[in-house]
Amino acid sequence: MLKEDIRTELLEIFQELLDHFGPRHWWPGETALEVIVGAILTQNVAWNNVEKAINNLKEEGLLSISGLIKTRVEKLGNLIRPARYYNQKAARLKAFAELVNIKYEGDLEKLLSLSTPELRMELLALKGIGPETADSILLYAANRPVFVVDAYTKRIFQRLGYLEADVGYSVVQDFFTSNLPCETYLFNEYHALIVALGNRICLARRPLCQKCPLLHRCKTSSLEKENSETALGTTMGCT
DNA sequence: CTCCCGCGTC
DNA sequence: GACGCAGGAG
Repeated sequence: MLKEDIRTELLEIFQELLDHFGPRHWWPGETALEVIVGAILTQNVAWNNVEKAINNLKEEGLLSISGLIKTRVEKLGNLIRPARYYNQKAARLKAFAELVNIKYEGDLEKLLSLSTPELRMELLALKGIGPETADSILLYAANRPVFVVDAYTKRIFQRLGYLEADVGYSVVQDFFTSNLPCETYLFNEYHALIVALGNRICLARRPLCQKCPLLHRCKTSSLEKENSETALGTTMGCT
């Protein structure tokens, strides 16, 4: 497929998703720190649960660098229990706060003012912050034009026919960044729309293809027409 | 029962 | 590539 065709199609897909779902107004978080805490807590967990955990931190007045620093990891884990893997994530929150405290005088803005490559490396150096979490922070807390890749992104664009199975994070990211204008607004809204499609319609096991605004361009659904009872049907098919 | 806006470790 | 982590909503 020609590069220009891919670019056109990616923008068409964006527009169709935007028309269908409307602007997502991401990230749901009032401050940069709240976005960062949410990005760490939402790893492999439904956002609904993350909200509960963040609200617990807010009620205790601990949603701050100093609050995270002074709170023992056991208490922190107890507060963020709804976000699952709470012992690991409590340690991750503290590790992040300690980085800001030690290297940036407790001033989050100093960390966030690093260049995009420097900030990404600084985040990835922390235990518990991998590529998706780092890029979510870069895009939604620091407003950098970085395309965020998640499980939904891979699944949707594999089904649409643009990606091979089992592609790595950077391969998927390069696909988008090399075929889209490098604009923070576009990357912000695009990822948010992908998440909306991924968790409401393009489900892993039983995708709701009849409701999908991208059905007319989906390779998987047009090839798959048997019922979803078979093993193959449940993993790949659209009913 | 399934599914969640993953990461570290081996 | 597999596994541990280890809650809550539908």
